[in-house]
Amino acid sequence: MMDELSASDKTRERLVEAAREVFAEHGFQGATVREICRRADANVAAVNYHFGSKHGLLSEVLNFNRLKALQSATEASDASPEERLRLFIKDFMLMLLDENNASRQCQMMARELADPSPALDKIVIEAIAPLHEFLGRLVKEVAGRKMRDADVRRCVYSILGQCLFYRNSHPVLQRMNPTLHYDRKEIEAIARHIADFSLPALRALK
Amino acid sequence: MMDELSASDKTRERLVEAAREVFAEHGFQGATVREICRRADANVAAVNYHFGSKHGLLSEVLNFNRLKALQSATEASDASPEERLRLFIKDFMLMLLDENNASRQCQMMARELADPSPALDKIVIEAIAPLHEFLGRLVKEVAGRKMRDADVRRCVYSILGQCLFYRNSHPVLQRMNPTLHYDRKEIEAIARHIADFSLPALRALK
DNA sequence: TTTACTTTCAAACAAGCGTTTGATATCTTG
DNA sequence: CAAGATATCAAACGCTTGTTTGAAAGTAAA
Repeated sequence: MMDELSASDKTRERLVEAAREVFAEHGFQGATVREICRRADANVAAVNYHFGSKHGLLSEVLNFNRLKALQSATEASDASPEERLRLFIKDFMLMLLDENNASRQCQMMARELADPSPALDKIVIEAIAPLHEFLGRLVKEVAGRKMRDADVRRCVYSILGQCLFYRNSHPVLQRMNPTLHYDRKEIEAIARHIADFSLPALRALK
Repeated sequence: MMDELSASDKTRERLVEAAREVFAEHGFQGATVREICRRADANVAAVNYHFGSKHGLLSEVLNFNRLKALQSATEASDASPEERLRLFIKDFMLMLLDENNASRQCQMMARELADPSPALDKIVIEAIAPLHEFLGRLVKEVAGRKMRDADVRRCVYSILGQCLFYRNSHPVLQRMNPTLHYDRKEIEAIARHIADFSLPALRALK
């Protein structure tokens, strides 16, 4: 009947949003319920009331709609395989490096990799495995010939590894180059580099 | 006069060795002093007595001799640039993925990247920055022509990103392929793939 | 053996953690 | 409005953390 959120729903929303921030910044272990509640302007007990536990909040926070949408968009395109790979890498990097974005799932995923929490299983099944399969199909299309599964997998790793490096190693890159800043132009240049680096390798397979 | 270690020195040694293990497994934040002392068969107070604090123990544990030795060995070789890059990637991956190795620094470095502790500055200055410079020189040699600094840097990132992916994403890869195991043959195959993937990209620059 | 110094130890400390509680406030509904 | 369900709150709980303490044990030299 009512489109507006109840007071309770608003608190839930604020908690989820704050949790996204804090989990992304400090990881699951490093994040504290108190910090999340402080940012959400809620009581310490709110997390347990609305989500049962800190873990419950985590799995509420995890959703991969944007990542899935990105794959669908790429698959729907009728561009050449090479162009689709370029497009995917660009959008993926924009998602990964967007600094003040609404979807911080990727930062959280990156954190999970380094320090898996019980939520990692869900992440792998729902987001990462499909992503790998999607990229595997794309790689095979670009290569344009039969490939051994292990080789397809390794090419996927090579592409993903390049992309994730910029996120995983951000603290280090920042220290080596303090003026480092990812604006849209920079991100697109990075994406272009990764595509330019990867495509010759895939073409060499032919 | 005496070559043997005093009782105190032995305790120090055991603490350092245990700390390497625990820091590598759980990261700095996740590791607990009690766990380290338990594995070292020492009292909880031992860490603070011998190293002042948990952070003191961390910086005692960090040394990068093996990583440095690896760079020197590569630079001393008189093989072709391409061969030297292949060699470096192989040795680097052997170091990264060696499962029961004595040098767990790399695991710790990988953890630092995801969740920087105050020791990260030391790691960057002493190990990572020199590594990037070393790889930058190698990339320029392989490319064999003038390159813009930004492009050199990105190629270094592409190579390192591929290598580090196998370590950083290990928990995920393990979940997607439970039988995954890095023996020497597998590691060498991975290294070969990374070189085969990267060299066409670098040659394409010519 | 006595003396001075170093190292170990069990115990405790203060602080922070996730979570629970029971009272209070705020809504919703009859 | 009144009654019942729902949401918020300050406070506390039980536990773990890194660190400190002061006594006990060990070591080395005179």
